[in-house]
Amino acid sequence: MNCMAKEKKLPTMVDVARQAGVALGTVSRVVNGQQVGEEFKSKVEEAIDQLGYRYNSSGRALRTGSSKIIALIIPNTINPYFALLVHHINMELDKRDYRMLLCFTEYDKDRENEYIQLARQNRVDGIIALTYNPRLTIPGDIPFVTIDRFFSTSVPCIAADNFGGGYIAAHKLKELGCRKVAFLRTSSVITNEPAKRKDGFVSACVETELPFEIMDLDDSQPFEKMKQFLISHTDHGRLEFDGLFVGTDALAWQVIQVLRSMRIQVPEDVQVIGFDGIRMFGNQEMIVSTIVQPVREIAESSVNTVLSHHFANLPSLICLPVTYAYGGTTRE
Amino acid sequence: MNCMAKEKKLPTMVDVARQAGVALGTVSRVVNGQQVGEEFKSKVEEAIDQLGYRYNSSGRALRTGSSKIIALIIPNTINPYFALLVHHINMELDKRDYRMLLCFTEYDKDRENEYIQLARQNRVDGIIALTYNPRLTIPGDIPFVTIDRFFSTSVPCIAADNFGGGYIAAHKLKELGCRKVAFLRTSSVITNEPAKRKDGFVSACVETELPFEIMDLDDSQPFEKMKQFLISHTDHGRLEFDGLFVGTDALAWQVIQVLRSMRIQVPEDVQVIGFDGIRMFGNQEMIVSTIVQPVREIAESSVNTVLSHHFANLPSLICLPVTYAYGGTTRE
DNA sequence: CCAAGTTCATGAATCGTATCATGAATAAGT
DNA sequence: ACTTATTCATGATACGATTCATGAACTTGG
Repeated sequence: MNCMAKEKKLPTMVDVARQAGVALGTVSRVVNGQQVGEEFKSKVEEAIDQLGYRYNSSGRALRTGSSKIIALIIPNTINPYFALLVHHINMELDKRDYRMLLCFTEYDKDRENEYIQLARQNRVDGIIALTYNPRLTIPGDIPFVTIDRFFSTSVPCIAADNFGGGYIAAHKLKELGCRKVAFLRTSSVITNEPAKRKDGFVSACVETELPFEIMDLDDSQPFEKMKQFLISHTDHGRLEFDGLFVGTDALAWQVIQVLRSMRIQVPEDVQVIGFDGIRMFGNQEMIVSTIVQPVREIAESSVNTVLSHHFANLPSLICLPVTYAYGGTTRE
Repeated sequence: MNCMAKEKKLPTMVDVARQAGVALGTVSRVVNGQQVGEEFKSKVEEAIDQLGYRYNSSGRALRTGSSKIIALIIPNTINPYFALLVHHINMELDKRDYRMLLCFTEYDKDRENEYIQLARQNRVDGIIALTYNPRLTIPGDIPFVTIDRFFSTSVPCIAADNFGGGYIAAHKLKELGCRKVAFLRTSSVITNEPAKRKDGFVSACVETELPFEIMDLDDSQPFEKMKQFLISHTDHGRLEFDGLFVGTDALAWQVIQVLRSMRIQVPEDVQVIGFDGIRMFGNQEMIVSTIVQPVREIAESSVNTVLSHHFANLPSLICLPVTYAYGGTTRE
């Protein structure tokens, strides 16, 4: 019945001041931890927890011009890599008493730009963006940080060591005894920073004299094209490759499904290494052998950077180290 | 260098009014779609997109007392069920021009209560909570909706048809030829609404004369206990059960790992049905055969309910239908 | 042609907070 | 003791939007 007594207004600073018998400004200084005389301070503090006062974010934001909100623009939260990123970024912001305005683009370019306007409307103190739009309109008046995408030296980019990841993967495959390998990647890994995964991979293959092939699935039907590629490189049920490096764990997962359906054993017939470091349900084990992105560090670094006040002289590309992790799709 | 020109202030309503040569109030009425004369309206609209004006959320929130924000309190975004919920709730809110204040509790009771205070501080228009704290302090002055947890008739609860899910699972196992089955569940499924999964399961087992056992892993070491249970019910490498219903897909996934390590084949030796309906990377296929929660509908219903203005006379428990889905861990 | 009614732009007041200029009171220096 | 510094509470003001009372312009009816 009367489950909602919406009329009961929350106490304001004026209420606290009246209750404590002090001036409005004094309450404000106590709340913000500024210099206040002892007796006044304790009077105010008493009134505060007597009334259960908490400052009104809207009022403060309006006055200070700072909303204490950071926008995070990201495709979705379905991919566990994104989910983990959202989690850690929110945790980092929380520590610093910031909130997160979460915007899901679903890879839609119009949405990306629309959300930047929305962020501006909410007077956010900064934007962290993980987008796949090469022509993003970056606002000049809000601190802007990207993850995995480099736009210009004036927009800091936080990324994993993509080159190193590819390099480690190829070395690992060689070390595990592979004689001929391939690198498969979809569009998101073909451009910008993640493209370096290929460079590192190629570099290590050349260095170790490991024969390799590159397959770009930059297509409207990447799944079908991947299937075609695997089938066309199979002879009498034997795959031409005994090692595969795949651009993302998501794709690696699909590759493995297809291989299994082709009666090709993983890791016995072919060893597979993915990229991202996805764990099921946050368990210890990876779902595939993989190059692990340092998600917590990426989150921390993004937050530190976007909140940095010396925004002008920051490195424009922060590159964080990756590691290899066993996940059952390689030997050992 | 000059990458951040923080000085360039965003245009305000006053700027628009001056530019259009009209009064402040007129601009406001245009922005809010109220009755305004044609010539005035077009003058204002022209000024708006000439200046790129967007209303300031803080200002509006302060004046109207409504922040257009809903708090979502949830353990994390690591579990794909939660991740999907976050995704759909955000989408639903977005449609209605609301934002989401996301709070991760990590199953910590103190955090749950702290976040309710935070929500109040941000003057949110409502709270949607998925918590596992039986003693939650529910605020009386903010619309409050729970997912999966029933507190009282004055707090609306949105939940899947847990009883039906258990019932369907048992029937399915019977139908698939099982002779003896068991239900395994961890603490989160033992209390409140999700406890009905057991009731439905038992009910169907009795009805179809299917022998069954219930195993509660309400323990500090649920994983170890689960392992013990499976081992102690194995005789000469043969599991006593040929069908398992598991409280969540997360647990089912672990159960299957353990079974495989015991050289028990799934689904040949034992068929496993989980609960939640988790898909890897949003793919079509489930990761295990499962009872699928109607996540989108739960999200939609939660949002509709929390935003409902006739909050007083709402049903206190909204129960949404579940379905069975094949995921490779059952026959057929 | 005038009274009464209707439409609609105007400008001031207000929401809750932070900050600035003011002045009172105390401390320090000669 | 008198001047100069220093500390610190006060109360008014501004941030940007919405809303209310006001009155001007216009319409309608007799």
